[in-house]
Amino acid sequence: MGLTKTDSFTNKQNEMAAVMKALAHPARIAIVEHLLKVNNCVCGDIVDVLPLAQPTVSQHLKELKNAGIIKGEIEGTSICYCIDPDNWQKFQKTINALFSKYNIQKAKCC
Amino acid sequence: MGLTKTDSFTNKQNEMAAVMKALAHPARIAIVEHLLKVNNCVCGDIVDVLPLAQPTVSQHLKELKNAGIIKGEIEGTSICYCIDPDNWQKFQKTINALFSKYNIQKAKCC
DNA sequence: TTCTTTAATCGTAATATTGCAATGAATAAA
DNA sequence: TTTATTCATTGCAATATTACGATTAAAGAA
Repeated sequence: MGLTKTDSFTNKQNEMAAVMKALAHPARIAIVEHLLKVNNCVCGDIVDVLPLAQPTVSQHLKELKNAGIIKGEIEGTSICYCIDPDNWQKFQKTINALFSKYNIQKAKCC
Repeated sequence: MGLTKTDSFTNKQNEMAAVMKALAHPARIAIVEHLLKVNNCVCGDIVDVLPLAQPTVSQHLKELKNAGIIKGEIEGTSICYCIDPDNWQKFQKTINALFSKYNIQKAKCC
């Protein structure tokens, strides 16, 4: 069906999956990495850095924005994108909470 | 096109995206959480825990296995799945490397 | 052997994603 | 005003994902 049964899972599980999904594409990883590297806000030259057409990049930016990972502000004729500080730290904690649940001592695997 | 231009990105970016993609579904998050909770290996009762039909769960397990997140061993008539210890720690480091790149002091956002 | 159990695979339908050319909206420059 | 510039949106084609019924394969029990 191509339609996820979100109703059947908890909010946390759906939120976690949503963040992962937003980062589940090399172009979006590349965008985030670039924004992290430039550190202060950067405008639409993200398009120049990526090997994709402008509409495609715009689409990826939209998905990252919808997920709350980045935010953008109008600056004259161009738009300034940057990592959303609060959400970035929140997501880091969420993901770390999952990964750190692993107890390598107790976990006697097959 | 629905076809990701993987060639245009680095191996690291593609690998990172692949791990994220494997966890980009609430059912797969739920599977991982369950395996983390049970700690030692657990067999096909994952199907009982999830609100999905057996073939669907099997499909999700396959994707997690392909991504290297879990591994399975035949145990009589049933199969025992568990988190892959080495990869789990590797993925944690990879993701942490991305998230910790953020310098909240330097990052003067819009 | 036959029957049961467990889980993968096949086949299919519905929906989502990816990518881009073309277009549109908004501001700046001439 | 007209013309660029910058970026979002639209519309479309190609491919991927999600879900499940039906079937299959493998191992154990009867």
